[in-house]
Amino acid sequence: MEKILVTSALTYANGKLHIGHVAGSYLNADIFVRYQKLIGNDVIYIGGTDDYGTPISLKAEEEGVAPRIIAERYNKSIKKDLQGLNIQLDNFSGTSRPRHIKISQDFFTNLLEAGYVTKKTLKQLYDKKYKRFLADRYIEGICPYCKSDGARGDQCDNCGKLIDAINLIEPKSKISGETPIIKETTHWYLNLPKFENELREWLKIKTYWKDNVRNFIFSWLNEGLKERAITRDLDWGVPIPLENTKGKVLYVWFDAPIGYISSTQEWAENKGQPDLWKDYWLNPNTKLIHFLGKDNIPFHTIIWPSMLMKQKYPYVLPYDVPANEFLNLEGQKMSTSHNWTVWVEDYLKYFNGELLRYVLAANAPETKDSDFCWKDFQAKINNELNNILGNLANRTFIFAQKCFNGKISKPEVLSEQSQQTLNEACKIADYIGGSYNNYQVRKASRLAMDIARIGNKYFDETQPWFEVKKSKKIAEETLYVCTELLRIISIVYSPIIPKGMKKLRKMINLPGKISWKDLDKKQIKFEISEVSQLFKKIEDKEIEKQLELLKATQTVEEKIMEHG
RNA sequence: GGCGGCGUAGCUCAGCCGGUUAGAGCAUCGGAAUCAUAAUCCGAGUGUCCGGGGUUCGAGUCCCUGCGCCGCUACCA
Repeated sequence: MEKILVTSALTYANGKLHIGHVAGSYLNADIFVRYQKLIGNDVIYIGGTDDYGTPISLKAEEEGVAPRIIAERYNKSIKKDLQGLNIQLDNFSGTSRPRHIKISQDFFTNLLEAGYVTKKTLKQLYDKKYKRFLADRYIEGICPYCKSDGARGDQCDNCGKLIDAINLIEPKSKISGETPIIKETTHWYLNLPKFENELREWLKIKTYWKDNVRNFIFSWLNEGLKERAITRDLDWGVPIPLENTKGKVLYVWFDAPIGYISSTQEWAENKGQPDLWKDYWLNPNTKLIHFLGKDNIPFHTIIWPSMLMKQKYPYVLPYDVPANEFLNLEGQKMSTSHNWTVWVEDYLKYFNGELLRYVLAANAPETKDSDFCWKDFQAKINNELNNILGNLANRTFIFAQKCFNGKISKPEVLSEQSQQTLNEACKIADYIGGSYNNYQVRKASRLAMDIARIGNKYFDETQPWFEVKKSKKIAEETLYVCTELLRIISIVYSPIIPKGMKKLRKMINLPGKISWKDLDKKQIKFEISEVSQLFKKIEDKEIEKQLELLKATQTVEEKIMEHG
């Protein structure tokens, strides 16, 4: 039995959960975890929200509330939306909880004492009205190179050149609209260059990592690692544990991954075994697997391992970082600021969470960006879940009830065709297991649907509706094989659509608790209980409605932009 | 600017280390069947594999180049 610790990237607590988060790091993790549980591994699934940082603090100011209120609000909202999608984390914490502060400070102290943190003084732009230093994204001005207006503090959109915010002509704070002043400040830097050799050595054996992840890492390494600031001037964050450093907090990317540990500690405490977290984090045999979107790759493959290496506790380092690419929406890049996304909360008002799980699994951005379209959503639900899988169950069970009172037994001898059909399904089931293990959710989903396709083909070819008039036995054999296929499907599809498969198993009177090993245990007798539709079709109207809603929110947004 | 990625049927995508007539699903067309959620099954077709050049007996696959899109570029989180 393997010990596996799975995490999903902490979600930033300044907004609700949207389908990009789900496709990027939650659904794939949940499916992986469910599979690992099926094959009997000891796996826990940890996550939470990233509660600190400027955007949350600004939002709090806007609303006139404490930043903690904002963070807690979205922590709750995200947790609820995840539940709505049946994404089952063992613990969902937040980085503003007390436990997290202590351990983050320890991380800082240990790195400092080990000589991997340096202190530097630098000049930054400062907004006097809002009394805060400005990150590059909050500064606008005239580009010093092409003189065009509207250049950001980090880059000019017009000429594409990188800019040092201090060189902007006529800089303006995006928060207050006023001209910022240049002010000196002190920050602590993580000395990444010092980790280079150790990192290279460690990464050498990670040949099994996904290509997109490896490419990213080596582009950083080959460019040469640079020191990176790990503190900021802000009230809302983990205070740094040094004398006379009021107003200095850890920069969010530094303390965010530590949230995986503090969340695990919270989980252990809630279980009444406060030291249980050590069984995972301090165990060299634990497979630590971080699921995340590609934007998070450098943090988890370069910075986070570096941080872990120099702690007093012998933390386990990431075993794998299966990063996903991005999900686009209707052919366009998703954008929360332009409201071009689908919020899970809104989705759940109209549709079942299972359906989204299915579609996002079948079209996950595993190796490159993929696209979510509502029409495709409808097509996948109707054609695949309903017509192929749902109808196979329906036609088999209804037939069984009409002609056999719902009771189906395995014939003493199976025809060659029946045997081949079952063998093929078992072979596919093996491939599916391998696919889940390699984070290939799209492939797993396609293969599982293939079993249903095989079932329909077999049903047609053996013509039980015709045979039943001559020999009930021959018809029964078909129903037996199809039910057995559905039993297999109910196992192999359960990581992706757990509720639907539970419903399917209930119709066949199979136990709700399943194990991957059940695949080999051929069922001799089936008793079909009450038959109902597995899934419901989606009408054109429902999709049109979603497209209208999408357009409407965007129009509102554009109007706001037009009116400044 | 630098680094990296992508561009394959109407649509969404698969094509591992280069190897016979380039694939799947959906959509389209024709047929079969009628147990079933008008659900299924069989058959058919379609592609200058972004353009151009090169390596090779042989390239969607490797190399160079052009075009287009995208990401990263370390103070977005």
